[in-house]
Amino acid sequence: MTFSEENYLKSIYSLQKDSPKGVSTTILAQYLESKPASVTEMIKKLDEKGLVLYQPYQGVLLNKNGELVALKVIRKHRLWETFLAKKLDFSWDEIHDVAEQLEHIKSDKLIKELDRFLGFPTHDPHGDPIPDEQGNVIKVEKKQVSQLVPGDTGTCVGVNDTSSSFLQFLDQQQIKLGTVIEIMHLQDFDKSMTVRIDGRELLLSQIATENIYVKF
Amino acid sequence: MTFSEENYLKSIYSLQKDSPKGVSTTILAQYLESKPASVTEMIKKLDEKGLVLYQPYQGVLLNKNGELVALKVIRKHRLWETFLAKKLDFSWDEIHDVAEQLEHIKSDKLIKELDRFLGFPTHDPHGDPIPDEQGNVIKVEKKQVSQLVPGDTGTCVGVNDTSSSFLQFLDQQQIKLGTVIEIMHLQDFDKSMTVRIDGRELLLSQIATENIYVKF
DNA sequence: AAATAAGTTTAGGCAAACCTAAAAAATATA
DNA sequence: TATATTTTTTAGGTTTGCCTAAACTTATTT
Repeated sequence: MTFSEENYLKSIYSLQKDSPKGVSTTILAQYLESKPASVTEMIKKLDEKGLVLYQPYQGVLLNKNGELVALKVIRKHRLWETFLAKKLDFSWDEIHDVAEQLEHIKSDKLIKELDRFLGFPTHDPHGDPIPDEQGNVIKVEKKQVSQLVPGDTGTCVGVNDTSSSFLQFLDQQQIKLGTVIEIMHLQDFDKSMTVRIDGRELLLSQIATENIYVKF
Repeated sequence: MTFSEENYLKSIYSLQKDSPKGVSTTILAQYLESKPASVTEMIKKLDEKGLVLYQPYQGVLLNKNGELVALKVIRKHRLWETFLAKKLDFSWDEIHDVAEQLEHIKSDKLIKELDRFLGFPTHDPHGDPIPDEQGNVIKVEKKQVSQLVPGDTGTCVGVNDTSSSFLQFLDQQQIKLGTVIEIMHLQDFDKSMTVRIDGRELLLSQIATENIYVKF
């Protein structure tokens, strides 16, 4: 299993939730910052290896095998993220690039010991659940802030966009996991929201409210 | 800088101590489990990049630039080894393969924070000094056990062979860093030595005594 | 239903890093 | 010194993963 193959499987895993009939080569290429032609090549290879279901022109989906591999990579990624945040004082936005590299290290012992060393965490620093060794994932009940209405209150449990610009924005606004967000007002014309956080009032754009998850 | 380039520089660094006039392509190929022809290609590339001095048929040596890069890789390798041994309970022989992968992770912040997290260690679990950020290495006064004579006593500060079979042997014999070794007797015909360790008497072959370093 | 647009695949190339086999240079030996 | 041996390099090939441009499907308009 090469780095590149692992990245493809991980990406398909993320994207197939929104495209349950098949992830298109264009979408996948965009996500991987690659080109559709390159994607076609790779998914043909993954199909031959028995990791994905691929029908020409119909997109690609993981099969059981591929999903298991993807979940193992995701497990490693999230354990490393936890390590970086909890032990090495990385901030939200600095974590991702390094975890992206660390997730490809091959050693069962390493990941088992890291898990133990971190105290068997169930969620990573972005609030996403860490799959167990068998690939089981805990489902979290969560809503986008944009789905709340004035008067509602939620506790931040994760984000969708993990780009460093968005995470930096959250850092600046002191929004992190566990932060309580109360909806004050919905601006009708642009769907922006006035919210209260730790007593401060704050305006969040629609883009922002769609990318913050809360439980309630 | 690719993984492969980093491995070449690191290998040349190790080998040029024993071949100060130039490391031959055959030696380097052997060390890297590769072929002389592949080595020639790569060192030509490293020469063009200004990292090594290469004279056809005369072998290769690092220049200042290449040495600095090599030392940075070695620094990362040894810090990761320390992490695996001290935090993840890896045994002597399990460490190497994983550190070999981790040393190529690219992130200045990562290595700085790891160093801090480990308490700025000066030596790795094999007793080798960890270069600092500027590439300075502490020289250690050390002798092979084979150089001692009956009556001498030394404290284990490192090993030469880092193959897992040798490290497993040391684990079995409970020889580790700091272990005090007293020479009892030298067997003349095969240069094996009877030594005392923690009260136990033990026979070490010449191969073994040449691969254990002690300070005295 | 035909024409156009959008998305996908195929074809042909490129760079990195490896390989084997043949040629060339350096070294050792008679 | 001439010959044989060993070492090194060159030449040509392979695989992986990427690319662009052209050909082909599928979807959308008119």
